[in-house]
Amino acid sequence: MSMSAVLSQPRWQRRADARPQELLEAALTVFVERGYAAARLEEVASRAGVAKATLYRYYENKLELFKAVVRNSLVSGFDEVAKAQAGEPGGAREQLIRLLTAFVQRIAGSPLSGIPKLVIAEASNFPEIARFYHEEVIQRGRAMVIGVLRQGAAAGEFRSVDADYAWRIVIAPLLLAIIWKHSFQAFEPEPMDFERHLEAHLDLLFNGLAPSRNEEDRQWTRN
Amino acid sequence: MSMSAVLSQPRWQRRADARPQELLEAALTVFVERGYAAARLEEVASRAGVAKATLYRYYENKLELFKAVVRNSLVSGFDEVAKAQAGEPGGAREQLIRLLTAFVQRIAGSPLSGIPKLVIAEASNFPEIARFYHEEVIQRGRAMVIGVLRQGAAAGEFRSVDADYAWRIVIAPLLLAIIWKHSFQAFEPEPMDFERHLEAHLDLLFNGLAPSRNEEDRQWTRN
DNA sequence: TCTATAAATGACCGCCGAGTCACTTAATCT
DNA sequence: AGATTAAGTGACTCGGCGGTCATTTATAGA
Repeated sequence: MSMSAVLSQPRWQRRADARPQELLEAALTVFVERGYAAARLEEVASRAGVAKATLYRYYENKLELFKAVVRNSLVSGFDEVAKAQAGEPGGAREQLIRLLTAFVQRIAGSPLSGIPKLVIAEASNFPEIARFYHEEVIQRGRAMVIGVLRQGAAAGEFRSVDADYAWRIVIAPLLLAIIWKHSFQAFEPEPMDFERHLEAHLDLLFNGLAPSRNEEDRQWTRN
Repeated sequence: MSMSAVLSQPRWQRRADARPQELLEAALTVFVERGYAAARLEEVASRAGVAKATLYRYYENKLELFKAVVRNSLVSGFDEVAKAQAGEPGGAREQLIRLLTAFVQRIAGSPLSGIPKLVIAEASNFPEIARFYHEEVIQRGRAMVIGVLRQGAAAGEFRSVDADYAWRIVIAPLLLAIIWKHSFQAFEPEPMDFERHLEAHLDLLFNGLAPSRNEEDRQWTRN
């Protein structure tokens, strides 16, 4: 009786349709936690509830798995932010605030933040990954920020700056937030407050961009 | 004749005083080229003209070797800059310009820039490395920047800002320059101009920090 | 010249993880 | 039910590297 109950449970199931996605999700976790070189495919497989050899039925090798993970998680997330941005117009200041806030909330504050950090970490060892990230993500972010800067300058809302270099200055604190979270947070007395970090950045940024220094313009505000 | 000439050359020499420094220099190169985990001590030793076991006479293990490398290069460099900084007083603006320029010239433009990138890359796998770097390097940088910000605010030279968070904003573009160089430079049509990058940063930064917006203050200058 | 010593070494160990393969077995088809 | 297929697996190989140790040897000093 109890014997038959035990035997009625198969040792494993065939789920060829669900395996790839489950493996990708497990792989994302492990890659983000350990980095590329230190990620063990044994761990990826076990987190997906599968043996290591099974993983090799779906992905040719470690590098192909990694590429699949990056392609699967990176592009969709970034496009969502870009699409939401296009839907809500407004002044250049509001656009920039919305853009940076969205980034902080959707990426810096989520496990997805592991991706940029991971790409940076492994870029020199795996140039094709860096190239992909540069083409698909960085170029898009660059275009968006430069667009807002030029638009603001044309409207007289911003001072005219060296946009080809300034866009990286605008992005830099966001990247730093990600890096801090993943690399140094554990060693600080209190965790970094992303909200406050972003406010400090916007405060510096807008007071630098503002063409006039009337008292009413001094404080940046969301509305 | 030729035989005795060969035999007269000892198989190796005892150079206990010179070994440590030579090993550190070789180690810096290998760590920067390969990253921490992928750096092979065999290669470090051979570059220093020595066997692997010899390396272990001078450094307890891989981690201690790495710490010694960082102390010997980055930490000592920071202390030098700090000392030079104290020697040349001036306004807070000049101090900050000198500080950031020194960083760009001494680190971003040298192989030393590989160290911060390496630490970021491997922090999660080797927390001891991150902790060490945070204590020995980041704390020094933090203190220097916050010091200048507060001094400038006290002298009325800077606007009063949230220094506990603003210091990271000041540092962020420097970190980004390093990351760019090591991760994405190869995929851009032309290499990033650190000088121009720093100018864009300082332009944004000082116009954000300046308490007044008179025409003469608008342009930041080195003198 | 001889000796003491510590600098230097080659060979080795143990562990780890990517990738492989012969085999098992769940599910499907007839 | 029996045969077929392909999903899944455990056990294995192979190469690499951090770290150790017994031994060799350069060299300073008596």
